Amino acid sequence: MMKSYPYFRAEDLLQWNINLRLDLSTDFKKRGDLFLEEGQHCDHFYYILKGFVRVYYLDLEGKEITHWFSATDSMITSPFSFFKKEKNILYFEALEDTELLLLTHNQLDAILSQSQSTEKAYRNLLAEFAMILSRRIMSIHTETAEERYLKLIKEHPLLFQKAKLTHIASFLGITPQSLSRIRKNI
Amino acid sequence: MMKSYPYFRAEDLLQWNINLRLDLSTDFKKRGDLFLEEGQHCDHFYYILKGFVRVYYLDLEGKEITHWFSATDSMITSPFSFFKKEKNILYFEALEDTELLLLTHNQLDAILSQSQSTEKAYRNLLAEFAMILSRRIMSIHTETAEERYLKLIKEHPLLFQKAKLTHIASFLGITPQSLSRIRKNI
DNA sequence: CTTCTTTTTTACCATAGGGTAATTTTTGGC
DNA sequence: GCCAAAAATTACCCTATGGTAAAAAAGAAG
Repeated sequence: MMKSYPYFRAEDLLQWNINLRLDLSTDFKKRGDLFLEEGQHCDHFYYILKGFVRVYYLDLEGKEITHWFSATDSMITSPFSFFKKEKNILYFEALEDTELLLLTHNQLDAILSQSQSTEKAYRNLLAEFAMILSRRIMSIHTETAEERYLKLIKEHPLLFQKAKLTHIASFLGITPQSLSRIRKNI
Repeated sequence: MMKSYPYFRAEDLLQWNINLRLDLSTDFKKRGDLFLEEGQHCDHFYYILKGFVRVYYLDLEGKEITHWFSATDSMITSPFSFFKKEKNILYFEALEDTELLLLTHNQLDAILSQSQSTEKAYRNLLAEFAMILSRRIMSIHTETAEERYLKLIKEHPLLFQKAKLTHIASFLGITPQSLSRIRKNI
């Protein structure tokens, strides 16, 4: 999370954009903008050229649960919607001014079928993503909320400058009150 | 989990094995056999031709935490070890007699670079895996242990014939005692 | 600077699930 | 079928975290 995938680089994408005449579009979002909402089909794989994005969804009571944070040079999409055409449940919110490169399914396919190195980078990105999610499940199953919080501060200190504690609490799977209590005890 | 990935098929692998003279090896495991242990480097991507496998690791107190179950026609590996050469922490245990097809990194690469359709299936497998993990994190963050248990029974009833309740408890992130209490209340 | 809104903290009680230990049930080997 | 070992259940008390509500602090807008 919040990690750049060093092998899937903006410059390569932009090069392929020219070579293959893909006509990739870019988009700018202001801090606070939502650029994907529940029910909207997610037509793009987004490359974050610059910025910071929070991915969240709503639980049954309508509370926002932060699922993910994505920073400059990482990629996001709503996998259920983008890959499987299922109903999208994710919201994408720019937590700071954000510059995006948009790839449609066809454009992504075009790049991946043209460039073996990009294709490998993409596979690497998917595998890396799965490993991060695996680690997160392991962390939930073996560590207390306090341990997960301390690890998050250590590994992603910048996150705390960009996201609200409420966002971080739900990302950690606890309430803001619990996070506050944990912070007090340190 | 416990899901076959319909696009990555044994027959295709076996065909490529012949066409590319890969010399893929197979292996048979008896019920109860461990075929990967912590500290052993995981040299293979395993295709389960037939059988049922539990993937687990040990927490700090040495308790087994079930991370995953894999059934016939699915694939498993220890991603940290296989992809990133990090120390392996996973154990693979055959919960019933199991027949495996073993792919080394080179063999996998050979297949993926020769066959565009297999390569797409592989990408699909990785994406699918990430989606299942995402769903699992969402489930942990929005549902009680009881709800997760009921969902598991509903979606994977066969699992309960093959795995012990202890395995299922740690897979759900609770103790066997809690699982027992939950089962009693239903 | 002041006011309004949002975020964070605090406090208090409630509860889901954990830890220990003992008991019962099931399983597997002979 | 009998016995030992493993698995599952039960019971007890304990703790981390949740829920509600209110107060305090921080941030945004005029």
